Amino acid sequence: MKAVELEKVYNPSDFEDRIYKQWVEDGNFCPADNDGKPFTVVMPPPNVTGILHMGHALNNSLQDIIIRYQRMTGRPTLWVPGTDHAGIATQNVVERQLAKEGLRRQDLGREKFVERTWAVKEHHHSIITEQLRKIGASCDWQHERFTLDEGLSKAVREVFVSLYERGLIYRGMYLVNYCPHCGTALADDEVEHQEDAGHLWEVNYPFADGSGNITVATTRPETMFGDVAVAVNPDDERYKSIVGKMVKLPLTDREIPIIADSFVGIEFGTGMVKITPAHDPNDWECGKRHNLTPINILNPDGTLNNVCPEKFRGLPAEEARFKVAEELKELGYLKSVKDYNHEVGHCYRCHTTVEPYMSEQWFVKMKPLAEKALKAWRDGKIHFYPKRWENTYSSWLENIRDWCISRQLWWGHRIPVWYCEDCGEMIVSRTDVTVCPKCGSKHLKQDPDVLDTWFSSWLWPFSTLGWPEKTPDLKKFFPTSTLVTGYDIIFFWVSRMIMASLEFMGDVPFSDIYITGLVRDKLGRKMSKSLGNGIDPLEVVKIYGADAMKFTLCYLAAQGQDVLIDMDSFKMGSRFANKIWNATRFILMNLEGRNLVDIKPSMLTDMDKWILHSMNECAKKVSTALETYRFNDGAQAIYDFFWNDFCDWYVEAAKVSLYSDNAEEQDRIVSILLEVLETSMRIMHPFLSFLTEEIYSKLPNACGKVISAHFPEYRSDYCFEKQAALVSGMQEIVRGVRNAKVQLGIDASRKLRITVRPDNDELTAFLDTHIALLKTFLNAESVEIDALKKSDVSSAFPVAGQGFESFVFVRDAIDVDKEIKRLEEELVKTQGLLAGCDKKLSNEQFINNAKPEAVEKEKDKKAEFEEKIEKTKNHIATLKSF
RNA sequence: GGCCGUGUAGCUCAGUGGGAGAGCCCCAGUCUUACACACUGGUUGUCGUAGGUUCAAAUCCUACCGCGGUCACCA
Repeated sequence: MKAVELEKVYNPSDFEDRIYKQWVEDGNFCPADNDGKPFTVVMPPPNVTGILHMGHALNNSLQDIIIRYQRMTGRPTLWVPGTDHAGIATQNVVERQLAKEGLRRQDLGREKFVERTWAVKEHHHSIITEQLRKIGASCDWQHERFTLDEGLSKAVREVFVSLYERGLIYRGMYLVNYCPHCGTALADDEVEHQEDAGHLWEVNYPFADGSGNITVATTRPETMFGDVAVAVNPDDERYKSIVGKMVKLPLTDREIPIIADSFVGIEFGTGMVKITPAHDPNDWECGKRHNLTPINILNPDGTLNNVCPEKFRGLPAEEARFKVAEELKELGYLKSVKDYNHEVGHCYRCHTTVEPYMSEQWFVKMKPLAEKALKAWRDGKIHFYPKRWENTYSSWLENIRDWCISRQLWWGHRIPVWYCEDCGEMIVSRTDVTVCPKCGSKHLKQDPDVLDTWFSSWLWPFSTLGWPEKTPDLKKFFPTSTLVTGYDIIFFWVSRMIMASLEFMGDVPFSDIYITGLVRDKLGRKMSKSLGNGIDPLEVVKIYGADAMKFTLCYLAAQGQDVLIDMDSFKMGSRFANKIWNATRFILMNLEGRNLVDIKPSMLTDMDKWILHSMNECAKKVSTALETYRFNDGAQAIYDFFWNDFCDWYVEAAKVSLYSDNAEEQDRIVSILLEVLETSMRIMHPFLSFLTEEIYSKLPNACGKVISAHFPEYRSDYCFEKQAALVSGMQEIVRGVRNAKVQLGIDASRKLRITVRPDNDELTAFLDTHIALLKTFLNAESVEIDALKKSDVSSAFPVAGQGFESFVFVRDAIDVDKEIKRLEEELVKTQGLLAGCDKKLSNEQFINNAKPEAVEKEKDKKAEFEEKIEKTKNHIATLKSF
């Protein structure tokens, strides 16, 4: 056989792009056409507002690992990629662009604006998909979807109309969260609360009959123009007598009543609250209880409207606040003002302070949907990894409120509702309406609002598969298997997908939800543009390669824990990839002139059996790890196996055979090396996809591509526990002697005579057949196995270990005092451990209560320590006699 | 304030009831014909604090402290 050349240096950029292209061309990402149980993952669609960051890289790396593993088990495996139109966020991006040109969206008009937004979408979309290709995501591009695609839009309409028909969607005038900057209503969970420094003003409201005044406390004096009452607690003795009286509202000519409502806290402030139903949720509820008509004082842009005195009109609320307070002060109504920190809602997209704002909006009645979602969870149909997120999920569903789904935006799914301008009829329809069904008028106007982005995202697991059509894809790949996402969108997205699926598909959208941690910098801070501490995934790919990135992230991603990284972190994956590359190069170099032979059980040495055993265990660990979402365990298993066992011990051992004169032995060892290498590529492919594919193409014993090869299943004929124990015994001998040489200050290159005295027959037999190997590992002049303890070792330096003793013959005078000291320290330590054992074993409670295995183990330990103490004592004596 | 997470080697973290681990860092040595992105050997710990359960606790329970997250608020 001719040797296969591998480039001397591992350079991922040489082959990653080429291999990705080939995978796509060969249709390797398309689901296999067989009757196996399908495995489906829908990618959380990135927003087309920007490009992918490290969090996306982590998320998609983990999905890719699962997908590749499942694909290799032979199941029809589908990973659906796609992007989200991200209503508010994308519209904001475009509006910012316009602002730079001195334009507002109104200047363009709806049609032109939407056109321009599509261009932004196309731009980011092409970058995002290119990024996914660069990191090696093995998603099926033929199934790529966008939330504004025709099919998905159809699904949105179907869901809207169906829910309306089922009485689960309604329209009405309510107090909603309103972002003056984005100019739209928001859902409750789109509001982020943060503590802001504010003030608490105490304002005097005079009685209408002139009999003095009362004092209310407020953080927002400007809303007083919307006051319709002042409330006190009915149990507040101080104020019982004044309930029902009228007070004069300062700065206006209105009079408002004093009412009693139990929501007012007696202790807080003055115990009196001004009631402004149109601008505060509590007041809204209170107003409804008392049949008070709300007064709206704001324009949609957050400025004060015509209801307010002229001098305040047009001022932004915050500005008006201080002007009003100033005016109150001048007129003697302001009693006091003090600093006060309080929680204020902010828009999750632009961080502007959100105003409670009265307006007509569309809502989804959530309780009936939430109950189904809770039941599905209670019935064990969905599982979160880590499990703790189930609390978050259930407590949110238990306290769910109706979902405001209308947005006063232009970018998104237009609400499928038309109003007849002649008869006022409202038509909710799956198809566009041009004629009023009631009066026949053609003067119809579609609702100008669009739907919340999440109203399309929550259909993602089935809308991407063709719903509402009954497509073969839908039949085959729904419900999907696993969802991998971040905890920040459990409310927005995960729970809503579950609700929508149960409602429209009658089943959960996925059974497993893996919640990833956050990617942070080494200081534990979130990566963000403003901090400038982000790491660009493409930069990592450029420097270290996609495999190094994926492997490193996976290795660091303990279940659901945050991942702290910097650019250097990826060296880890890079070093490992380099190691694999070089090990391969070494093996391929040794193929020159060799003939591959079939591997038969009869030709396996104990060393061979050991490495096959270790590899077999590794495959099992990886399978288990990936099936239970223990990604780091899987990464660690392949790292330990390939580097520590295969490279450090087996390949080193194989050199004895490779450099021998025995052609038959050389053929045999090369064949086994290749066998292990080929299988290792299959085990490692989910984690190091490009590298393993590149190597696989060079292996003479591999056929096809590793991406479509079978993941190694556990083989009982590769289970060699006994050999594993023997090799570990040998490793201990080797480490002991190597250590002794260093301790004694002996030059590593110096070859010495070594005698080994194993304590048991099996180890003796093993070592007898591996003398040449021991010589190599120990770099010894000669190795003698002296089980019968006949050799004279009185002049040799002793090394103690479990199950053996070794003796290193050193003729030179050596400084043994240091070694004696070390041994004595070790003796004390071992004696301490033995004392611990004795204490346990003499404890009746332990003997009676502990598991029998634990007692047995303790006895074994005791014997072991006793043996070690005995040996160490002997060795100290020997050294002292030098 | 409720709920959740977290506190283990200098750093980043694994480890869910029986002799404290990995990677990086550090120290000493080696360019040994795959790899110096390597090899060999070594050092490093009141497992946050205090109690409790148990024959046995880094691991389970309680309280407290530190850090982080999240939900909800009384103007």
